Amino acid sequence: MNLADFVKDKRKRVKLTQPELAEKAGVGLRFIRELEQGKQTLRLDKVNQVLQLFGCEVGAVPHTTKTDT
Amino acid sequence: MNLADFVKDKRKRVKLTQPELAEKAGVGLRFIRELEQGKQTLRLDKVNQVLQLFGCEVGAVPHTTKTDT
DNA sequence: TATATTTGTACCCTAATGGGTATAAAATGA
DNA sequence: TCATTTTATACCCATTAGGGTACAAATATA
Repeated sequence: MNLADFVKDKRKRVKLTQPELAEKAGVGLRFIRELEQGKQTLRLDKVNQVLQLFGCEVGAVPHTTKTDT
Repeated sequence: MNLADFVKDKRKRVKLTQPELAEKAGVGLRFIRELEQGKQTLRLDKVNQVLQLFGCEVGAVPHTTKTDT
């Protein structure tokens, strides 16, 4: 699962809108939108601000292929 | 293991210097240095360029505490 | 259907990343 | 010890991320 879908899924599960998540994470609304849309040039610290709300952080994970579950 | 140490360890294992890793990853030498020193405001795409050399990519991992192995 | 909510895209602006490079410091080896 | 290699810090500069915002598009709901 890529970061974009991970965040979107987590957000939906806790029933938050993008503006609400942005507020809670302390980032801009635009950032949440770009994050959930898979923008590749985001800054690590901002991504971490969001992931922390879900008990996660950015780390190195095995490179997944398209055929992975 | 944080990203900084992860990269430094992987690099050492394959016996590369920072300039060599930078070259292979297609990023600047300064970026490798900041990455291995734990700079938090790096860009995701650049980090991924480096991680790919080690068969990894950036992803969400459970938030680790200081007492984790 | 119409209405309300949520999400996506485009704009301007400031601050800072990342590249290159030079030099100092530290680590490694003979 | 000294020489060599590797790593850390500082500088200038172009590019751009991210904030805020407005509006369009999409989705959900009655």
